Amino acid sequence: MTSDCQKLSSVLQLWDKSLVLERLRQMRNTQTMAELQLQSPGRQPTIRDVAELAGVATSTVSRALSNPGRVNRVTRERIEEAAAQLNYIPSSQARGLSSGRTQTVAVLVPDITNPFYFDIIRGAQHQLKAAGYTQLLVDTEESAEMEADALQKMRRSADGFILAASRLTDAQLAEAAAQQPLVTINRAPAIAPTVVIDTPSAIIQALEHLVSLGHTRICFVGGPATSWSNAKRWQAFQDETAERKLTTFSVGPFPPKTTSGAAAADAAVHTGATACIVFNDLLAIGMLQRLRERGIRVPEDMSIVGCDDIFGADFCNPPLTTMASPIEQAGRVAVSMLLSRLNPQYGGTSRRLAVMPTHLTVRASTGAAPS
Amino acid sequence: MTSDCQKLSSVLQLWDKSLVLERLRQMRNTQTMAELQLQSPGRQPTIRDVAELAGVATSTVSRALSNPGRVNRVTRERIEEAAAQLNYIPSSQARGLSSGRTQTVAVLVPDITNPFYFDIIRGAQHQLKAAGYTQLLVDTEESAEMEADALQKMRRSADGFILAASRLTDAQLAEAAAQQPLVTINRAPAIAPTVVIDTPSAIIQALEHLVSLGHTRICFVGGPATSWSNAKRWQAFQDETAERKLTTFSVGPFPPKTTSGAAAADAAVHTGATACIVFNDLLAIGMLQRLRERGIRVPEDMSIVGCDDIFGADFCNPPLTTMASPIEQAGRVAVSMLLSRLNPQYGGTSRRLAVMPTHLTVRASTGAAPS
DNA sequence: CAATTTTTGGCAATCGCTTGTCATTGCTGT
DNA sequence: ACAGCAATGACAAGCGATTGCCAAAAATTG
Repeated sequence: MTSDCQKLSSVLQLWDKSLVLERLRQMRNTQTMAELQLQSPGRQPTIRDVAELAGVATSTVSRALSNPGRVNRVTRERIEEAAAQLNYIPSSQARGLSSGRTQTVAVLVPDITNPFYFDIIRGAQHQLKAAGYTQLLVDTEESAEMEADALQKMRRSADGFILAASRLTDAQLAEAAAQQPLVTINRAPAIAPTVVIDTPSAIIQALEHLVSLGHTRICFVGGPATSWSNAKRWQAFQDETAERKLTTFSVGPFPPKTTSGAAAADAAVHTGATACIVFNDLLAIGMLQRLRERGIRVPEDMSIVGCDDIFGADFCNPPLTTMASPIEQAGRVAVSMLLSRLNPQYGGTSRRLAVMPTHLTVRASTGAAPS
Repeated sequence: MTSDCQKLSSVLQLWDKSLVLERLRQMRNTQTMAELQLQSPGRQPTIRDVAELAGVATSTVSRALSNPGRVNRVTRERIEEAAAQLNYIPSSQARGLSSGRTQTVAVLVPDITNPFYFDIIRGAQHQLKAAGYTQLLVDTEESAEMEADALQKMRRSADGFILAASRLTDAQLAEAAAQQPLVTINRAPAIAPTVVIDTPSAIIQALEHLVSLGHTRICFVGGPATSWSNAKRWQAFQDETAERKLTTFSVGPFPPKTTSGAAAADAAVHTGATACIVFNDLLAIGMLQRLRERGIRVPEDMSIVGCDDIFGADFCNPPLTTMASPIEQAGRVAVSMLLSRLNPQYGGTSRRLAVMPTHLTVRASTGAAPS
């Protein structure tokens, strides 16, 4: 290593100078690097260690690592080698402090244990990782307050936000959107850039499917009142059923969990409907369980259509007819939209709206209407 | 607001001073705060803005907010009010830079879409949040390499790590544990502090259950070869079946996904066993689907016992007999163990090992052995 | 009321990195 | 061989907090 350095120094004629500097540093600290490392083995190498080892200034190291084009290839390679040798990782804190960016995006979901969000999380994670960002996952527990709180508290620690199925009011959302870059998933596009999963059009497919099976009395089982998707689905349901002159009912709102399925099932049965379109699969699966308990056969006595095609929809009993959508892709697209806003220089079409297609996946929970 | 300030100033007689300071600042910047905010609306208030508004030094603000005991109550309240008024949130970056801690813990899981980890993630999230920490979620995609990589890359950005079902070798793990504080879940306790879910004892319960139903030919369906839990379960299975003089088989390893269930089911059927103990529920549910396709009835022709009692185990068809454990609690305990290491001053028993109890939950996938 | 102890709060250095400014180097063309 | 230019790298000033040290103020005591 010494011979390497000397070789370098003869080329660069900086050896004396850096020797002197090093000497000074040592005197200031009254301890050598080795001693330092010895006394605190956990000490992380800094950009200065790299600069010293490579025989250049710290600014050169910085530029070599974060703006490779601006530095001589040979020098850059030398620096990279030094960095590798020291196992150097830049401190994201320090980097963020001076650059003003954290290279971090917060993803807020209402319920981390709801399988619907897994794929969003995973999709977002993939895309973020590819862009060198870190994902901060926050479970807002279906609470608008926690969501607003997280948005405030993390203002400084995230460059942007992905709000999946936000529970905020339009006003709150608009305020948040004004303060920091954010992209919503399944939320009115007017307020902020958004990725919408086109379940309304799937509702139409579902109704067509049910009608073709002879159903005329159909019940909408509603999800959370603060959910924009729920409102949209309900709207589509109303519009479409009115056009077809069907007899409709609605029950709810219910929390989107399997445990709410029992109440939802009982309420739906009580309406006298022969088919249900359910806010989401979680609720639908819960209903399936309750109906089975009560001896109501699915689909012979009652048809059920869920929404989202989550993990479990294919192996529940009976397997659930549901409206499937490319959820992971929605997560990816949301991140792309956010990143193109965060780094406009990389261009990318800054769309304000992306619509994900959906389709009906027919399984065994729907059948001919009871005669 | 002006009147508020004047009231304060008359009490504290600092008004003139802060006026002067403010004036100086303005001259330096040749722009007022208002102008500044106008030209960059996203600008975040800093500790200096708070100090100025409260008429104290930045160090006082810092102490007032992070070490309330060391500052006069009146002053502190004034500072707090100023902070609230400006909607001030300290920059975690800057804070981290000087304090050397990020108040962040990274949680590494092999597969974010595996429901087993949901509860771990949620448990960890809860506990971390309560302690004022932020969770960084990383999906290592069942890859030891990605895991090691994340461990390296995030060395600087996380104060500690939770490794759920680590795929690292013992040597890699030991090296990582030497470099940074970490707690493992379901991993040999010798290397690092760990939370173990006591599935081996559940295996015994499961075998008892199967034997009492008349099964004598039992197959172990194995999970990933690099999984420590798989090894432990296999070990327990061998020990216990040897003692009971049962005829045993084993198939695998299989990736722990429902999609591997088909291969696993076929292999298990081929052995001629009448009951299977399966590495985890994901695999077991996949097997259930395949057996149904092949017309092999569960439990009449073949009994299946899963492991973990994940989301879905209760509503698959037939509902799965499985070994249940308090997974969310495991996540919480892991975080507690990590935090007590990170902040020894708050004491807390620094255990190196926590064992989570498990029990067999009997559902419809097990029944009497075919005669 | 003076002397002493205890609080309280200001100054300035520091954390590790980025980035604007400017001097130096090496290369081109003539 | 030299002026002119581009490319490169050194220097130093921040970024926004924390914290040790010390002075000033307040509270306590004799």
